[in-house]
Amino acid sequence: MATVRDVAERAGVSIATVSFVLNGTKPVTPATRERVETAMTELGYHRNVLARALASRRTRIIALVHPRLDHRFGSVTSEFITSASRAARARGYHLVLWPVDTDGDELGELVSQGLVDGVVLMEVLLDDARVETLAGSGTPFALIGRTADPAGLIHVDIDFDQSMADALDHLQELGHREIALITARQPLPEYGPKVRSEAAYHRLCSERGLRPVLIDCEPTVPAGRSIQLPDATTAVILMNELAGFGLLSELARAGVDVPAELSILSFGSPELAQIASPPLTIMRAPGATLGGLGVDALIDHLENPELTPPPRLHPCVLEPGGSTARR
Amino acid sequence: MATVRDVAERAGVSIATVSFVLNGTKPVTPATRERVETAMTELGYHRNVLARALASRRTRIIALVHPRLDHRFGSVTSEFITSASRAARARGYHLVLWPVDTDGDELGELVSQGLVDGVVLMEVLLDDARVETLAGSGTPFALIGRTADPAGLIHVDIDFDQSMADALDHLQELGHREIALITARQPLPEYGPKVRSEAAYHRLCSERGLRPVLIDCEPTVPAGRSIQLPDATTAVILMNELAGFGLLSELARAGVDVPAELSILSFGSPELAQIASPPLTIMRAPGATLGGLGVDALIDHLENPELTPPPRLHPCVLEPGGSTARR
DNA sequence: CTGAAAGCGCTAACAA
DNA sequence: TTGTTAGCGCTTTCAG
Repeated sequence: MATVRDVAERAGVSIATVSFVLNGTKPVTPATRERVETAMTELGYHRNVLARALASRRTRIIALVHPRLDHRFGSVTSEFITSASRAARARGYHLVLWPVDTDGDELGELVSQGLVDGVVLMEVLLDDARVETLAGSGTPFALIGRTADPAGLIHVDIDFDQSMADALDHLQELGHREIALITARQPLPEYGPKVRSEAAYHRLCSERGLRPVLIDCEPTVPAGRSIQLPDATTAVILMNELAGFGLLSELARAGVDVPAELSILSFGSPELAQIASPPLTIMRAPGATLGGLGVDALIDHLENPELTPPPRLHPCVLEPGGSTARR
Repeated sequence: MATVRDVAERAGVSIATVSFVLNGTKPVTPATRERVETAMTELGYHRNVLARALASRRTRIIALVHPRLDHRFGSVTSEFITSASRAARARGYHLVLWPVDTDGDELGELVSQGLVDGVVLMEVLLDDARVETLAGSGTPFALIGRTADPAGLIHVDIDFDQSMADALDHLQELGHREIALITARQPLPEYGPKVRSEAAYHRLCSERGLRPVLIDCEPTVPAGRSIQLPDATTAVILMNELAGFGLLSELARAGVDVPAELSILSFGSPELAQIASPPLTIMRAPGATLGGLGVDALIDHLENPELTPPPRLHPCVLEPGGSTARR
């Protein structure tokens, strides 16, 4: 492996000059720049990121922190991860994956190793020990999701208010007035998406004079089995992607026609929605967008600490399928 | 941040001694070890992994390389990633995610940066430019999957021969003799799992005196729509998880009872299998196992270069559901 | 505009 | 058993 020293020697300059052309840190004569650059290509030089990190005190590595217990990711989480790693690379950063316990201790250990310039935290809880740890550590961080009071924290999240409003709009435009919300029971009570969605639903129902009907179902499939809808209900909003299948087959068994007799609007991903029959109309989570935005927000802050990027909330977007219809 | 120097000073020893207790490199008197350790805890010392990496010429970081175009992972890929990152952490390594083009150039660039000690390559093709690049770079690497001729390469993969044999065993024990194989058409012709599964199917059929019926379907859903099975067929083995749903609903529409009239054995994941109705009997890919094994094999080699871990092939395991039945 | 030199924090000979 | 010392490869003052 060629080093700056080799390059400097071959180009007949000092190693400082090599560094200057490498980083554009100081002005360099076109002529010498030229010499240095040809020397670099001739030697197949690549700068050692480790040495650079140690000397510059910036590693250009960021960590993507996710709960250690996730034995597998949902589709939205997958989108986060891939889009985050692409975004990081696009800006010249590396992304390490840190599966950590939610208590924050392990995260504290990792952060203190000095490997990363910043952290992107996934699956943020309303009250999250990891956020405390990070705030205390001085390591810059961004949240995907948000705590109960995220003021002052760099974060990106789904806009649940807007998403729920859009969902209701869609169903109301189709003539529905009796719209139930079905959510998955959560292992963690502090799960933001559920709390925020339900709050939005209640608020919007009261604003719009709708009767709120809220149903909790098991997060595991097959759901639907035990879901009891009021007779008046003509449409449901489903916050549990997998439950849609259980619901559909139960309805089929009961002879209820979807969407003629009941409309289903599911928050979820196209992959799953398309294999349902009828294919589900969904509110699609902007997973890929958020992953990239989270990384970008963090890097913006790292490279320009005085400015804290504003929170960015993105709504889910409606992707029409065959499970909603005019009443 | 406290450094070795601070610790050494506080403990009244040299920095070398601190390094020795840190790494267990040399014997140290219990007494001095004690002093050093208390000094470390008192100062809240954590060794800087960057400096350590630069000095020891081992970064203890490995890269998990996946195709850049994957806009999202399948469930098996998710399992790879989480299990790989857990396995890496368990052995004191960090895992970086590298989404790269399949031509190998980008991978070559990254490897030459000196960030990682080794690479775990996912989604390996039968003829894979990235493998060439890695082999040429001198960076140790492990494959999850394998090339056409993986001899001499560290790799772990699904045992397709065994899996297919087990699948046929299951169906034959249920009395089936006319068993079709449905695979997804692949964008890449060099897709190992498909090639190997089909080869195993053909070989086993001829060994067992079964009539091979091979059907290609669209990888996207809803499949099933255009699948034409011979009348004699009483069971199908499905290599395309998503197609199961299309197939099921088409069969339902056609009035074919599953499993009474047709058994379906699908290679796939429990999540999806359980939301089908009837819940699918599956051959479950050992994704989590393979991710961990791949990382372990690589690290074994890194820490003990003379021994090259033997290839490890794991079969998919049968998870009975309700889609297969006695003929 | 370019060079000399001092580190970044740690490891690992080599001495003692 | 412990200490001294020379780097790992790069960035970054400070002079010139």
